[in-house]
Amino acid sequence: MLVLEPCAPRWLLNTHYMATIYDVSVMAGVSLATVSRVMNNNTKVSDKTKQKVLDAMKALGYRPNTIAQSLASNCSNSVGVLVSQLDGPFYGPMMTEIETALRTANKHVIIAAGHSDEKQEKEGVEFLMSRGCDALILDIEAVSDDYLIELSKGSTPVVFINRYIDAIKERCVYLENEQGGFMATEHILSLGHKDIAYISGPLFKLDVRDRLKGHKRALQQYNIDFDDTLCIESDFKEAGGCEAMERLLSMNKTITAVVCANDQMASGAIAVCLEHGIRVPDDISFIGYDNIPFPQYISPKLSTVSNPIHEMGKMAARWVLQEVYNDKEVIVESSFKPELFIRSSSQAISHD
Amino acid sequence: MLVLEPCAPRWLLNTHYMATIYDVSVMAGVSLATVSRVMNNNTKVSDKTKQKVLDAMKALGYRPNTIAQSLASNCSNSVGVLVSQLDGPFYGPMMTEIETALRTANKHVIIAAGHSDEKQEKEGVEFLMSRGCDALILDIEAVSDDYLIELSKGSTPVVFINRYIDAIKERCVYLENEQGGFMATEHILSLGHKDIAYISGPLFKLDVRDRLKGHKRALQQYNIDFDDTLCIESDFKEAGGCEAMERLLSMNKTITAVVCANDQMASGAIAVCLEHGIRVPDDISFIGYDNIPFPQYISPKLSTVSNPIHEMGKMAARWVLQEVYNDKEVIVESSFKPELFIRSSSQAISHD
DNA sequence: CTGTTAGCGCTTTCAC
DNA sequence: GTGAAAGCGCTAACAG
Repeated sequence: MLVLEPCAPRWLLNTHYMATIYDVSVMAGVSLATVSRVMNNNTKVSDKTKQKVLDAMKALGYRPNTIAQSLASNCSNSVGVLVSQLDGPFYGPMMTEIETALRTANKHVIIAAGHSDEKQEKEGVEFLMSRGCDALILDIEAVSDDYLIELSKGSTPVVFINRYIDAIKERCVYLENEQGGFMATEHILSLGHKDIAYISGPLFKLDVRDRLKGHKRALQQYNIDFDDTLCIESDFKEAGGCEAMERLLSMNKTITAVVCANDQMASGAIAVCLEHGIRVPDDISFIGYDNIPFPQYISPKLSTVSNPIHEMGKMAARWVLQEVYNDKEVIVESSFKPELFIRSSSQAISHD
Repeated sequence: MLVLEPCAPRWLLNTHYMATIYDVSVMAGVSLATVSRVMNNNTKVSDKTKQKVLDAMKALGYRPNTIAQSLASNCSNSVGVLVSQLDGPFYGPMMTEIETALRTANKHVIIAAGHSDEKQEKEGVEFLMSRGCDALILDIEAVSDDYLIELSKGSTPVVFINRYIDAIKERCVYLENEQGGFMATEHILSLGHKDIAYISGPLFKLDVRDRLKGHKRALQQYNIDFDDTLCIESDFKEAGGCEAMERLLSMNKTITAVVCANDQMASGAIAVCLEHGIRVPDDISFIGYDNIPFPQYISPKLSTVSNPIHEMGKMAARWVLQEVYNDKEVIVESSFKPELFIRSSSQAISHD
């Protein structure tokens, strides 16, 4: 654990000498402290002195050594991001926003993946902490609420994406999944459907249970019984959606609409229907969840409910900027509302 | 540029005191140097002493301060990864491999995005260098070959993904795009198609030109003239594919197959056809490029040519491990061969 | 406004 | 084998 790999001493490869604050101070004829001051411009330095220093910096091609800055200031200017998966349609858009927000503030982001596994998620946290991150942005699901509550008492500020824990709600950036689940099913119901199947994600995840809860609430509101046999737990992936749809089809029950807990499973399920000669949406209507880009460009275009994961990434980054780096300008919102996108995979039930 | 934001002193928030090497040395009754030695186990330390140190470390919950290690050793144990886009179907899988390979070796990855813009790409490089990265992995496209050649002469080792530059080919990890382009079109031609359209990516990119070159070579081999009007330059995105297909359709020319320079455009193009009532592959066959996951799960399943971007990410990480961190165990390969995946979007031409 | 000085936590000669 | 001591490059009191 503590053993380090050998590592090529960089100076061996160095072709350019890296000027230090000392070189600058000598060239400018001032003290080290003054050079430091103009870099950090937190104390007043006379314009003349400042200019001398700036000139010397330019002449020497001076670049501050961020490692030394970190050690001296006890602030690494880095924030760790730990997510479940680095691939898939979510991480990218979220990361884009985080990176942009943070780099603008001259912070850098260190990443790690938890692979939805408790041990790996904890290791990821440890890893990022030992790397001296000033703050952590976590989008993980396998660790317990208690672990995260404990974590947030530690010295490193932490913010959570896609997770709501009441005891630390001020650190949570999340989507109102129950409401989204309700909206999706409500849309289907408003179209006159009554025989509705549901393809769920892994039920150990809170967001999955919330979406399902919303689904049931909508059903109830339309006085339709929830049919447990028509509810399949799957894995959020395309192939899982295929499988689930095959099972649904093999039951030989009447189904006029399928509500899916995410777009990937919906896409798989639709593909299966089309292969079976079942028309979408003429025979079966579909609605997904998440509004990922891809299914907007297949035929039929997938109706869905939005999951503004990129916005949530941006918010988490802002939270860090505000809480850790004392940036006053940012506005932080924690709760996000889903939005319905009606496209062509869902239509009013036909009575032939 | 040199100005830093203010930053919360971490000790203000500290609830737990962080043990240092000094505390360990006192507790173990040895010197600082000895503690350092057992951490790095590069010098012999007697088993008894080592055990005392290890015990003290455990008792104190000691974690090395990586920042201090970096400053003292002039090695940050971090590698910078600069890519064009953080979102999209490529970055994720590539990143997964890089992160896994590097974290196993206890290195961390710092990321940045270049957004296919020369200025931003250069800034990204600067940013990562100033962050003290031991090495850089670059998957960028807007900067010139000369810039990269110059860069690779610098003190920070650099490796390039998805780019072939002859002068520095030992630092390039790339796909044989011409060959892939050839294979895609060859497959279509072998199916008897003669009226073939081509939807290309942005021609300023080398890989795009190579794919097109392969396309033309295949055509030539089958003695079919390349019809320039049937070749549309697009943007590698789904919507771009839609647009290109609309244009193709509006020409009212006979087209029995469309070769697309990537899967995203192919998906968009197929969706357009289906909306127009054109059957795929019965009326028009399609083949894509890249073999991204999603189009494998839509109907019809997309035939394509593989782009093992994740493998290339892994290789780049290994290159770094080998060249920078002196890891001898790894094997580095630089050139990757595309593979044909025949699915259901392409079929033999029908003569009715 | 500017200089002096003491660290930040760790690595690494150089002696013993 | 082990310890003493000199930095790594920078920040941040404290004086003046």
